Amino acid sequence: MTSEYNETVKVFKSFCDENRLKILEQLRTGEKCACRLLDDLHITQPTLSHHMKILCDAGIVRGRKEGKWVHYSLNPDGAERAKKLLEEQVTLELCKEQDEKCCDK
Amino acid sequence: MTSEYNETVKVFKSFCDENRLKILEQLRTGEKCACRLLDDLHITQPTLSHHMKILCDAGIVRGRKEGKWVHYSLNPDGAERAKKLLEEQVTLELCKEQDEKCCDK
DNA sequence: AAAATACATTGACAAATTTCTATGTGTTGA
DNA sequence: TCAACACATAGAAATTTGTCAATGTATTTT
Repeated sequence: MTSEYNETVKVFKSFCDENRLKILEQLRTGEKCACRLLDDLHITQPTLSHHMKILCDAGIVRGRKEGKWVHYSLNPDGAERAKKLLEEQVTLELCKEQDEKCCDK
Repeated sequence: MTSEYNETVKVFKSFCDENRLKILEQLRTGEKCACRLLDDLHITQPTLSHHMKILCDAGIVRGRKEGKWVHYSLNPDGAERAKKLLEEQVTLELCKEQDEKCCDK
């Protein structure tokens, strides 16, 4: 049922929501706990939790549990993976055979 | 009403749908007209048109009209822009001041 | 000029996503 | 032990997105 594209979709969805972009913006200056992230967003705590799950499942962010807090940070491996996936999507494969045209006038 | 994040969201949404990824896959081997793209997708022509609009509006793909056909191809400028945007989202800003912790136990 | 072709647009519907309130779970502190 | 705190989960409502059938527009062909 899961297509080979699902992994790619999952990664890039991280960057397709304004609140998630704001979260990443916060994390770019270093590790932050959830309650700190929440301060700068106009969303409720469960909504933040939802977005953090998406970011973590995509591998872009990781959480480090410490007592009752969870400290979130950018995951360098996830960043590298995203860059490679993007490269794959937008890079011309000049070596491959070009099929014949269908619209040759 | 339009936030500063909308441009980023628009770009990455290109990569968040299985059919759009399949379209990009086709375009990686070179320019293709819409009817050719349609052959390899199990969607209708209006749906393809919808996806091509999203890809073009994001700058990832461009269309070249020639008679009654439109030939689509990857837009290298769009690819570069996407890479830069991704870099921006996932790169640590180590120079910036770290705020005080909120959860210092 | 009329018919056919290639693609875009419109409007409706279904599925997915975002958001909330309410509640659950685990940890800390009194 | 019990109350407070930090975060997760469940379920519902609203919005967005993907899809199609029907139709419109521009170009080519007959």
